[in-house]
Amino acid sequence: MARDGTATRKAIMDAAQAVILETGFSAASVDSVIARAGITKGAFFYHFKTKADLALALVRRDADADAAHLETNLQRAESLSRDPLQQLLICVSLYEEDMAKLAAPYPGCLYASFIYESQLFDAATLGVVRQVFTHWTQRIGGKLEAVMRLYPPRLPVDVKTLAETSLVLAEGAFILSKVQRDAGAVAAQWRHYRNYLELLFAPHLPEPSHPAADAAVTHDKLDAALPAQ
Amino acid sequence: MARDGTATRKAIMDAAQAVILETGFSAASVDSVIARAGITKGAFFYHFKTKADLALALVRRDADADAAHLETNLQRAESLSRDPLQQLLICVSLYEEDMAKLAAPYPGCLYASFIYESQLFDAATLGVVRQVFTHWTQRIGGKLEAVMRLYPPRLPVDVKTLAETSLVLAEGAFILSKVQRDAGAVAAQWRHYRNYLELLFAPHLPEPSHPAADAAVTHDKLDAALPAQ
DNA sequence: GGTAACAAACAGACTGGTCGGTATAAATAA
DNA sequence: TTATTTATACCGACCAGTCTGTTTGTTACC
Repeated sequence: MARDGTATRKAIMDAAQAVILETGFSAASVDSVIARAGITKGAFFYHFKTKADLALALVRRDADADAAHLETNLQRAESLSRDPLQQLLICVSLYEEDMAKLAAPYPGCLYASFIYESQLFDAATLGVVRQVFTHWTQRIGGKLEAVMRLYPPRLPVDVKTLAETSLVLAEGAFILSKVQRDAGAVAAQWRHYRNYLELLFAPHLPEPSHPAADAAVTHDKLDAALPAQ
Repeated sequence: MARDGTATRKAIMDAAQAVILETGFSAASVDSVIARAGITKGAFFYHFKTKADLALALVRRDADADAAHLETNLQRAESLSRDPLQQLLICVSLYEEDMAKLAAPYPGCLYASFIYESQLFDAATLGVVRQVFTHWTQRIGGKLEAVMRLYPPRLPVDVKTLAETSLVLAEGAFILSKVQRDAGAVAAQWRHYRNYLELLFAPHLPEPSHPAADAAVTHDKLDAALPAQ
């Protein structure tokens, strides 16, 4: 090859990702992307056949990165403990740490951005998003099943949706962090997920020393029944 | 007034909301909106000065509806129990029921849609989104504080982020339901929020009868320490 | 008839995408 | 070593179509 185009290609993708997370895919015009990347239209359409082709490349790159990230954190957790519950809690804490590092450009997720413009994308691009989600859910869900074999949950829970909760909290926290312009929101929600798992499965919990508990329990007995759940 | 335009105005807003949730705001062209609403461009720009004006009207309408919805569910919960914890749990369950009713057009949230195109909107429109979020957080947070005065949490939690978790789960669940094309995902995540609150605050929990607990605890002791949390 | 509610044609800016041409570097040939 | 070919990497003007918004005109109701 004559010159190395990989740097240009990466510059285009980085610029595109930034613009897309600010304005969405439609409003991220090719002109705005090339302006940000500091290249020209010719270079853009040399590297990407169409704008849709760029979308597919972007979502694939993120999918690969996220899968690798998950594997890294899971392996680290597995090397730190032999107990499945501890592994899962550690893994969640690792994500909490990773998210705490995120800074100023309030974090966002390409998957969410694309999903809220889903009619604009072809089946292949949306399929990548679905794959990432199912892969994540199955990976966490597998760990959860190992946990449940050792520790019966304090409340009946569905493994699949409980695994999905981690995804859901992450996606929701990205939105919250953008609304509040506070990158710390993501880490805070991971911590709540860790709490939830601990409360569900940890064999020994501190019985809270509740001062007004008796009164509260009395209330409880006085109250009308809960609506059918 | 000569003719009643409120029906047309509502038709425009309904059509716009539907198109926006499918394609995003940029791609929701005025032409596509008026086609869906069955009217013409003249009618559109009679009712809305600009497209941005429509965005503001839409987000305001949703904000009002959501605030009213929250007030309805809170009041129902307060009428069903005198205990703050029960009120909160009931309120969450009411939302779970409401979300279970949602059907085919996989639910979505205008706030999230707008936030992922935030550069396209003026401060007023984004301000409405922020207001909804802070109002929701404060309303739930207030209840949570009442709960915490009666029931010490089993794990140390931050009231603000715990209140935000409800918002975060809702927003994240919308995304998940769109990815999976399963409207039931939203209700499932509300249920987990209820579980979390119950495990955190409920004075009496079933101590799980864990068969392999001893072995697990032994593992626990063998394991390397958790990374600094 | 006066005004609110709409229709339809139009304008100008911007869109994704094309295309002829250029620059650079490696491979080949003299 | 040097000249020539060849393929990759990139440029920027341009096209057809779409975008929001305007303008002018028509309809329906008090």
